[in-house]
Amino acid sequence: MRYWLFKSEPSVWGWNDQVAKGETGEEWDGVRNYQARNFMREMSVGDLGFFYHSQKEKAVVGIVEVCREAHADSTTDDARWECVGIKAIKPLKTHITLDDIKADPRLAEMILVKNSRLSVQPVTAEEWQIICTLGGIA
DNA sequence: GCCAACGTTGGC
DNA sequence: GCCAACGTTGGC
Repeated sequence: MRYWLFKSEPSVWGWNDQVAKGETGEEWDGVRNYQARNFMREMSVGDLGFFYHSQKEKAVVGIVEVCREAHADSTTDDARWECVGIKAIKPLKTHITLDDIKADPRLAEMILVKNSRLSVQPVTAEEWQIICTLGGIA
């Protein structure tokens, strides 16, 4: 079991959109970055991820689960790009903002802080636990 | 809305 | 294979 973080602009695709998809989940398509794609290839069904709102809110808002492994991204003919399927599991009771993360020295090494532009990234088990605790769902 | 950081593209 | 130019992202 591994942990991940998925970033999205809520104005394009937000947590509420994800929740609306229910058990069916949604293709995490449109990723055009090799690092992000490579992480998606490492994902397994059942892996968990944080759903992060970029731009205005800048906060982890919920938990998702990988429900389909990496496969061709249907939004492009370019065979290089792949996507996974994810479904919403539950929201955080307390949203954990980027400021909260930066304020906690245990989270200072997160990719979210170090490389803010990477849209799909791994999260360590320790970071996962800390954020779940702070988020009120541990 | 601006700008810095980063990744990708394409000419050489 | 290098590097300059360009486009995009996301924090501020």
